[in-house]
Amino acid sequence: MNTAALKLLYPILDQLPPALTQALADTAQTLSLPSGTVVFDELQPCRGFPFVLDGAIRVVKANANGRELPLYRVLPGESCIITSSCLLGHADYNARGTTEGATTLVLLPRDIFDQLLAQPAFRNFVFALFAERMAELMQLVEEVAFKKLDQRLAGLLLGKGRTVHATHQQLADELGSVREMVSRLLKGFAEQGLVRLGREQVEVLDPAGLRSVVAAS
Amino acid sequence: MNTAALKLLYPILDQLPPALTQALADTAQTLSLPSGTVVFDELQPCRGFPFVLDGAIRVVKANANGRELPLYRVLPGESCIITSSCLLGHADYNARGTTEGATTLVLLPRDIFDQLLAQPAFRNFVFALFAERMAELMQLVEEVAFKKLDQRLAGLLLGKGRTVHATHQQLADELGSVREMVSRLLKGFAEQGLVRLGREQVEVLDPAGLRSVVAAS
DNA sequence: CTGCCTGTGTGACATAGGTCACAGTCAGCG
DNA sequence: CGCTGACTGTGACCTATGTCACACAGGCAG
Repeated sequence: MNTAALKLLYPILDQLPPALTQALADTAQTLSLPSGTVVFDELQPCRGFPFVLDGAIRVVKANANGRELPLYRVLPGESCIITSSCLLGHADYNARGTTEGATTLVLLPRDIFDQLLAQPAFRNFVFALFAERMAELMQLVEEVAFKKLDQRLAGLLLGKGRTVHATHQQLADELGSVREMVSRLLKGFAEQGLVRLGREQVEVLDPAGLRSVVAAS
Repeated sequence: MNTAALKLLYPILDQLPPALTQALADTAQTLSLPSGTVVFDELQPCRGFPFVLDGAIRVVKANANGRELPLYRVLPGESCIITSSCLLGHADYNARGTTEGATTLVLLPRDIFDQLLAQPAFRNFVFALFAERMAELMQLVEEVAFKKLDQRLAGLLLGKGRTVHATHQQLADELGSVREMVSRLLKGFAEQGLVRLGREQVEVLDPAGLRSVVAAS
């Protein structure tokens, strides 16, 4: 396969010994997947390590009723820590990963991944993300355990710029909740003058007000 | 300081170059803390890396009302991943750590920790725990987001052997809930013949029954 | 023995959030 | 132009959980 595009997004791969680069080029396969494809799922064994070239992988915890709670996303140039964790611990996946938008990824077999991990540069790359995501996960635990939905929704809106283009359903999916709740809460925000609502769109009018909702309510 | 006890619990420290071992011995300080001492707290900068010799560190997320949700514990011989994460990312703590029982720990200054991390053996030690805790955290996210309290309580009891010695308050603390709820749920379990209740004690009569509560309810 | 402190039992109540059902509304397409 | 399907609004209702208040029990200290 052609490793040029890969190395552009994952420059650490340029720092590997030639033998490994070759092994990678020989064994990795490129996949082009449509939006919504399940890349891996709970209880599945981990078959390889994905480098994302284009699109994204959305990693979620799902419950029985089909509701999903997003844990994090793997963007181009990033590593998938849950996969790293599974490969390291020889354990099965404990979450689901689906493509978000048409996605191209390079799948690295696990034995090559193991060899890459022996390289300090690559290891640093993987573990830097590890540390960051760990903090995000703690944050998530706090949110779902202690925060009310309006606080979480306000926080979500604040993280998406001045005007948010999304359906209520999509916002609900981000929160692991349901559309009706989001509609109601948004209406409440609108009545307080915090946002203006439009079809598939939420315009943030009062960021400070939303922040105070996040802080306590 | 005397590194003998330390190396017994953390054998990786025996694989370090002598210069580092010396630096460690010179700079690390031993602390003996009573039960309940706050070792670190949210928003604090991270001052060093703790090796636990005796006792334990209980790491929790706390909300405003004083309710706490345990994330994990650091036992003797283990590493504290939140500290690792903070030191790696040069970020502040995002959880609280308190001693559980009288606890002895060796505090390693951050610059020595950085040097230790350059050692493959030590790095492996830290990141193996990282991977494991990551999986546990995902599990926790799933539990607090989707599971009902009776399922979580049943799971907790199952993880503690045939007879559990704890007050309802302590069980509630493990779940990030309140005593009344635990009392009520336990009463329910007792009425179904799943457990027998006593003062500061819960005897598991029907593990299979409890498991079925965990699975669905 | 008495009284107190800790742990437990329990009812009344408030609230958040999810479920169901259905009615509007809007945009694009045939 | 009118239909259709996606998006949104909304009320009625249910359940899980938390809060408050207080009663009861048993062991230990004085």
